[in-house]
Amino acid sequence: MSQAKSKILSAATELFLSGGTSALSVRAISKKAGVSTIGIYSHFNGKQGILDELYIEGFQLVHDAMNIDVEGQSPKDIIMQGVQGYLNIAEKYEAHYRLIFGESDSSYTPSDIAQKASEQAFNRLIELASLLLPEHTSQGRKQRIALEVWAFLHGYVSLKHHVIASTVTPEQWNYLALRAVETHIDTIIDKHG
Amino acid sequence: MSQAKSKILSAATELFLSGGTSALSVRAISKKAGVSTIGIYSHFNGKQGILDELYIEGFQLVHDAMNIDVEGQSPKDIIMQGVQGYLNIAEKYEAHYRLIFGESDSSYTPSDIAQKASEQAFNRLIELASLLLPEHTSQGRKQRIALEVWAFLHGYVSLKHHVIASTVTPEQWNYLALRAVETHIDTIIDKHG
DNA sequence: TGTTTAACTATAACAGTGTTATGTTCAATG
DNA sequence: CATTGAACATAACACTGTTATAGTTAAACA
Repeated sequence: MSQAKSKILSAATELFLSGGTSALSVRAISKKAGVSTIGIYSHFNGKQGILDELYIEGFQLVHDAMNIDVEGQSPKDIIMQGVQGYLNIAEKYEAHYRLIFGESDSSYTPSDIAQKASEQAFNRLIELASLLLPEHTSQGRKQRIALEVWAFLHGYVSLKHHVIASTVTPEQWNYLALRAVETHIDTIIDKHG
Repeated sequence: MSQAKSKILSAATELFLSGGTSALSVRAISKKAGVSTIGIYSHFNGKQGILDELYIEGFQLVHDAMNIDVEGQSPKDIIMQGVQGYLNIAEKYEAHYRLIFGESDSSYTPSDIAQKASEQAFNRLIELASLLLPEHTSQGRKQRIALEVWAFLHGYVSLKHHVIASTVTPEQWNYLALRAVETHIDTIIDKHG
C-alpha cells in the first residue's frame, strides 16, 4: 500500500470514528489526508471504496472478537466470551457496527469482496455455536442456531441504538443482552445437548 | 388537514413506499403533489416534518399489528399473533420499518412527538408480553421480557435486510423468526408461568 | 366596490454532497 | 533528453435541504 493510500485510509478511519458517516465526505477525507479530491478516486473507488474498506474493517473486528481460545473451557463459557466480545466491539466501534448493518448510509451496498468479510465473520459464529451441538448435527441446523444467537444479539444492539423511549443505560443494555442470550443458550443446550 | 397538506403527505408516502428515503427529496415530493418547494416548509417542517409523519405512521402500523383480540385465546396464541403481525408489517411496509429503525436516513432523528408514537407501540408489546407473566410481576420485569421478544424479532428482521451472505429466502427468514421466538416464549412460560 | 391581507406561487440562491473533466506539474523511466 | 504516467489544483455538473426574494391570486373587510 502506497503512502498516500494509507494516509487516506487512516484519515477516513479517524473521521469515521469521531463523527460517523456524516463526517466522512470525500472532500473532508482528502483535506485531512493532504491529497487532492481525485486522490480518493485514483487510490480507492471513491466513496464506495472507502466505505468498503471500513465495512471490511468492521466485520474483521467482529470476527476477531469471536476468536476465542477454546482450550479447557466449556462450550457455554466459550460462546459467552464470544457474545461478550461482540457486544464490546459493537460499543467501542459503534460507527463500524452501524455501517455494517446499514444504519449509516442507506445508499451504500457492500461490494462482493466486502461481503466475503461478512461471510467469514458469520462462519466464525457458526463455529462457536456448533460447540453447543452434537457433532453429527447438520450444517443447516448449525447455521440456524448461529443465526438465532446472532439475531438475538444484534437485536439488542440495534434496539439500543434506536429505542430512546425506554430509559435504559448503555451498560444495562449490554447486561440485558448478555443475560437474555445466556438464557437462550441454556435452552439450546437443554434441547440439543 | 388542508387539501394541499394531505396531497403532500400522500405524495410523500407514495414515493417513500416505492423508492425508500432516497426517492424522497423535497423537490420530488413537491413536484408530485403539485405544490411549490416552499409548500413542504409551510405545511410541514420541511424534510424533518415529512419523515416525522412517516415515522409515526410506521410505529402506528406496528402498534395496530399487535392489536390482537384477546377473547378466548391462550396467552401464547395471542402473543404469537402479535409476532406474526409484526413480521407482516415489517415485510409489507419495509420502507417504514427501515425508517423507524434508522436504516434509511442516519441524519434523521425523530421529534419528541414522533418518539411518543414509538413508546405507544412498545407499551402495546409490553401488554402482550405481560399475558405470559403472573399478574403480580413488576413493571420492570414485564418491560424486560417485552424487550427480549422485541430484540429477538427485530434482530431477525434487521439481519434479513443486511445479511446477504447466507442464502435464506424472505419466507424462510419469517419462518425462522417465528419458530425462534416461539421457542423463546415457551421458555418464558416455563420459567415464569 | 376597492383595498388590504394572507397564502400561495416560481425563481434563484447558498452551502453542501459525490463525481468527473480539464489542464498542469513533476519525477521516473526508456 | 524526451516521454510517459501519476499526482496535482481548479472547476464544473447534477444533485441535496433550506431560505430569500418577488410575483400572483383569492378571500375578507371597510
